[in-house]
Amino acid sequence: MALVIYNTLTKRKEPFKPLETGKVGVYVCGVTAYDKSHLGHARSAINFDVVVRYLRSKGYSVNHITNFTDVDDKLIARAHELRMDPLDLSKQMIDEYFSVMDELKIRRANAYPKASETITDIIEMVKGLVDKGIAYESGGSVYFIVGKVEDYGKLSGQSLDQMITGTRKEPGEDKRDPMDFALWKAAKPGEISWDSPWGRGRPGWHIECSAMCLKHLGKTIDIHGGGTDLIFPHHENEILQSEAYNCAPFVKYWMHNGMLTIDKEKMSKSMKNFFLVREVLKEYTPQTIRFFILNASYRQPLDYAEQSLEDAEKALDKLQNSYEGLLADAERATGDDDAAGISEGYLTAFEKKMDDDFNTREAIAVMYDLAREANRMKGRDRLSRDGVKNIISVFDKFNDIFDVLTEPKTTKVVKGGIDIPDTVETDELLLKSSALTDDEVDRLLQSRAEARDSKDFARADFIRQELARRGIEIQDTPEGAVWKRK
RNA sequence: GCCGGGGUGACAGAGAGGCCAUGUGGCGGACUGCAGAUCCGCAGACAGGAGUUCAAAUCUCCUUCCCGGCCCCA
Repeated sequence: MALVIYNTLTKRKEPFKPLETGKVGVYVCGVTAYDKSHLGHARSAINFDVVVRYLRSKGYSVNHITNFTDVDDKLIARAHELRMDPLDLSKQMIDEYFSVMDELKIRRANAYPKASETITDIIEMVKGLVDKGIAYESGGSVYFIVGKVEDYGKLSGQSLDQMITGTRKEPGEDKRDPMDFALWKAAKPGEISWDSPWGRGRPGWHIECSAMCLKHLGKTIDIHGGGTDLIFPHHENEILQSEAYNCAPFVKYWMHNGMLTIDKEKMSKSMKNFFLVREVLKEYTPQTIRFFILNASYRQPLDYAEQSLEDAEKALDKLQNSYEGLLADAERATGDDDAAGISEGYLTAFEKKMDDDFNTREAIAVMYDLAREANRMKGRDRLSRDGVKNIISVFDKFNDIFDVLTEPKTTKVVKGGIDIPDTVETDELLLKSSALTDDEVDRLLQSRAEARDSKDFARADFIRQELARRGIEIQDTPEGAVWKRK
């Protein structure tokens, strides 16, 4: 089995072969830290989290770098509005970013370089480009000469001629050609700036990624990721700068995640149609959000709707139930099938789907098949303890990458009709206002079982209802009532 | 205008030449005091039109509609 990755550069799925055997350098464009993250940012983070986790599960040593843009027009403007130091604002937003992304179980990257901390490397690179004659200084700014590149537009398919004729460009500050873009911007009065050979100034947007890639991952990197909205011009320009400076191919595999949309329109700050991750987390669990994102192809747009999250919640429950059922059976199954072949088969099927350009949707479909198979065997008491454990190990492998299943809070089975509980005491328990202990729940359930045995269903239902009010969910099974805390 | 990506059953969303997607929902059945969970079965689809092929949701062409990018953006 071999992993294939869809490469935006070639518009094809290609077998994945890192430059250096066993090692993978991954750079994913991060956010501009001027505001709180919305669900679109979370989508990108979750998608690439899974990419990195899967690569690691295949034994690759992954060096994952994600940047923060903390020097930028919008950020400066926002800081000015709030009368804050721009770096304090970005610091605050970065803390906020980590806070929500940690909740979403995003594994931390190996490093999170910031533009403000990469200035020396950026200046070095800009200087190099000027020396090579592919960039020029003008009015304290430095611009990249797009016209000097002969294979322009290899990532986005844009052609220079088209763009020149197709778009009218502002004459531009000090640009010689409207197509040229800024590597270094001269500081305006009062703006955050650094000393450079061209006077006080700050980096342009695209150059930071080029500098960071070189610094952390080398001249050529294996995987560069980001949203499809960054393909042009951001990633196109990164290619120009890096390849001109390094004289080496910049990126082997370009991966782009599709946009999160609302009513088919891109979620974005400027459209004001966004949902903050923090807000969504109040309504749905991290697992539900991850499942919603991963239950779709990372390359396509995905439409956000309350209903979709509700659906994801329900759909995920099915896997969670199956998983919990297996965990509960791990020490008490009595069948004789060790399910070795079945487990192996599903694991292989799962990996095969993931190997196909991280097809999480199909991988989930495999898990549903496994869940049904497991439920069926369990229902007929066919599985041995090893069998249960073998199947659990497939779920665990899946969960190492998807991180959507949780350990059940408590799952207990209470056999009914053994002891005659003291009814008075039971009623007291039902009136108790504080949380019930496990023992108390057990006692209530025994009382309920007693009531059921004597066909006093009104009382049985009353107890169930009272438990539900306290967040305890029960299910009757042939072995007795199973309960857990919600 | 140019460059991309799409239009799949009630809904969400895979698949990319022949084989079952999957989940929710619907219908029928099993289990059950009820509920829930679970299992078995059923119905229902590939925007429209031409073409290639023994075979097309999947390839080609045309039409049409939608979305993204071309200032910032995951």
